[in-house]
Amino acid sequence: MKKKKSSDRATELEGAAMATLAQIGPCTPYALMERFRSSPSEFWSGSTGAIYPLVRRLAAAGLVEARQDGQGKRPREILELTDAGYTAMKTWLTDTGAASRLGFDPLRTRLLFLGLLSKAEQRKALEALRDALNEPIKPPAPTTPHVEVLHRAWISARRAAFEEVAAHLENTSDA
Amino acid sequence: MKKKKSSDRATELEGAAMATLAQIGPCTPYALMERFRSSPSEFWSGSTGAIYPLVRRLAAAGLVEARQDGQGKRPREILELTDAGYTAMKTWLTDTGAASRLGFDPLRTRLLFLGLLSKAEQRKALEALRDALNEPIKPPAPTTPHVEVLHRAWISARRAAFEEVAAHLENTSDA
DNA sequence: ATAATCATGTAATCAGTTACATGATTTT
DNA sequence: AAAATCATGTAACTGATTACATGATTAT
Repeated sequence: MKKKKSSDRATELEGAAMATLAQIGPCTPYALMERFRSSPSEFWSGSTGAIYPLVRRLAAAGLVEARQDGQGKRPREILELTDAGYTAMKTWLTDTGAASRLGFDPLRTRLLFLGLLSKAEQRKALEALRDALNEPIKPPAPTTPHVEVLHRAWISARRAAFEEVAAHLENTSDA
Repeated sequence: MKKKKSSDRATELEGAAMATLAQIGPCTPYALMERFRSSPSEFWSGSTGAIYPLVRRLAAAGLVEARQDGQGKRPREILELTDAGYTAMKTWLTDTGAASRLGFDPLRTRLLFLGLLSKAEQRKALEALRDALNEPIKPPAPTTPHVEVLHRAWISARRAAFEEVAAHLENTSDA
């Protein structure tokens, strides 16, 4: 009931966790963790050291309810989003300011500095990157059409940005 | 001289810091920090609490040389990339595996869960996002043409991915 | 029976954040 | 003279990481 945190914005992982809970319904922390593990985004490892403390944080803030489901001998915790959690999730989800911020992309970071290489090295690096970016995308798990559309769109957007920058690098007389 | 770290891969911030050093030449930690602060990527805050420890880490690993430049009374440290640092930076820069990994993008994370909203809410959210994404990009600092090309390319790639996903959401009968 | 998977967690560590703290130099 | 900027750092905290540790249940 302590809403100490409800004024603070949810972090990205918290938001994503709450949204996942809303999506798949009540589940164990373990199931939540597996979701993160198999998600196409490789940014979060979905480690126990991240998930279990996260769940406790959300529970302490009254955003999820954790009820013990001790059928049989095995302890098992079922998580469910509370009303406050649903509200917080929606706030997170529709936070346009947060959404429009540029995140972090290792490709972008490197493209920024590619000019440090000699023209020959640049060509080699660009070729290697192109190969890596064109590699067939692994289907990460049983996904929905929507997830696949998003994933494909993102991959091809990155490729497009890459090609634009590559073209610019190629027809620029050396720095 | 201790190369304890040379086998470990450089983190993204370490790589970016070394690359920045290579780009602008010897400078103070403060100048390095200002670079991060004014960079168009908003992922790193470029705080003193990040930069000064980082610099010490790199110095301890023999990747940068920090020489005291006590002209006058004010203590001032000049950082310079060592040969080992240059090599490490190149290794980081041409690490195709790292570069091709998807990073983290708050827009992508949210697009993943937009299906949780009602159709009406979705339309509203998409409109708000579109507005935010179409907002004129602030010129973040005196940049080079290359930085601007990259920035523009990235922004429009994100917009393209967004529109693709938005179109898919719009002509999908509700979930 | 054995192996895989489900399920829970903790400990040490790491790399960042914000806020605090100080003071010199340069510009207005 | 005052304000802005240059310049250095520390402290408390946060939220991740990997590795460790345990044990029940289910599938082969």
